[in-house]
Amino acid sequence: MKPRARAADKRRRLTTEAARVLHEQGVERTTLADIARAADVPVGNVYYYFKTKDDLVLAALSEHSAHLAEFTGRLDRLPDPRDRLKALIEAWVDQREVAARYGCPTGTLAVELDKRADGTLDEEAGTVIRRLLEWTGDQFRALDLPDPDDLAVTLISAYQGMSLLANALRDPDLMTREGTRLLGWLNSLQAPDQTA
Amino acid sequence: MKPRARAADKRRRLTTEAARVLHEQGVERTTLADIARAADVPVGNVYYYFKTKDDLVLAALSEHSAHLAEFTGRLDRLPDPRDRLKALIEAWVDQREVAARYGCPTGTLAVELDKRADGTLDEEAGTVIRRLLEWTGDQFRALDLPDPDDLAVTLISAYQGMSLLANALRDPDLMTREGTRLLGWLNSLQAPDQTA
DNA sequence: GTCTATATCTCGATAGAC
DNA sequence: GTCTATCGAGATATAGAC
Repeated sequence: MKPRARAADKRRRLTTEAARVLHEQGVERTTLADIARAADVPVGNVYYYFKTKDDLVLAALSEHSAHLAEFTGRLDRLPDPRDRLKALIEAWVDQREVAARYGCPTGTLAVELDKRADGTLDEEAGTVIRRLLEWTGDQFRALDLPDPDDLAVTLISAYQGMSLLANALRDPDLMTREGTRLLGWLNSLQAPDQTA
Repeated sequence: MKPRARAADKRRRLTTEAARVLHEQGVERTTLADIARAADVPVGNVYYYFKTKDDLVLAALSEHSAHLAEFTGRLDRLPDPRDRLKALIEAWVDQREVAARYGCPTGTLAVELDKRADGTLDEEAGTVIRRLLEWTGDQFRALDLPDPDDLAVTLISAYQGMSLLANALRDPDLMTREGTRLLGWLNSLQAPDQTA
């Protein structure tokens, strides 16, 4: 095993575990030791790969961002934009157990980072959410629906809200019920008549 | 000025400031010194009034709970349940600047407390949200609408979601747009025909 | 009852051996 | 490149003077 490969491997493990542990415990309650232990890397050695703790948070955010890009990329292969949005909602419901325990990874991260007085990182979580909003808006636009960006806000807002409530009430079934409602709402949306 | 009065006064000031500062900075980033400074009480003296930091968090939650009770109590004086819900939504929109900067006080607190591995306090924030859900469900019930509790979840979920997005994107106007949509949604809800 | 001084602990970060 | 030992900052909490 070449050193280069091992180094890259440790960096990857640290990034993956950082994303998971930071989601579960929150940024402020998570110590570098927690992440190091999860990634099976000695504590002091973390600083060889990441200069500061914030660098690890940033890496975790990139991980979420990459995951989102990969997922929407797969959805883009579906021909009908409405089916893409349906698949998105179904994916949310599938993740209901995790959401009920720890909330939406990006949403809870954004809440925490937005509390910071210094401007560090508080834009970053917003960027990931913005990207999801843009993709969603594109789908509504492709469906020729009016105010596609507002519809995107409504849909993503509903997702963040139901994740937060499911989390606060520890009730995964809430995600199922709201998911069903969202699918019905999505089906009810009609493009305006163009035959005038 | 009697000592008793002064003591009660300091306790009150500590509670009020704790609610404000914890909302703005988050639980984990807020130190006892922060709260003590805001309440104009010496740091070490805080422990005369609150045994632990968690006790202060609990006091802040009670403050939010009392505020909610006071507010819904005032809304209850409106004769029409639909008007009560409209007033609730309008109050959310009025608070858009605070929400865009710091999020919903109870919602962000719940997110943070739910990350705790130990069971301390993570139920408490959920209780306040549950109380709001129950009140909202009662209004939909009074309107003879089907599945009133699901409608309550949808409405409060929308509020939590739009607060989170407004916060993450630092966009208070998002609250205005979503508020308008929610008012339209509320108006569109019809009780089923009972004349059969 | 009120406040100061400080004990104690934990964490992020660094220095330097290997 | 890897890891151990440790420093120093800053936090909660307490002991005890007034």
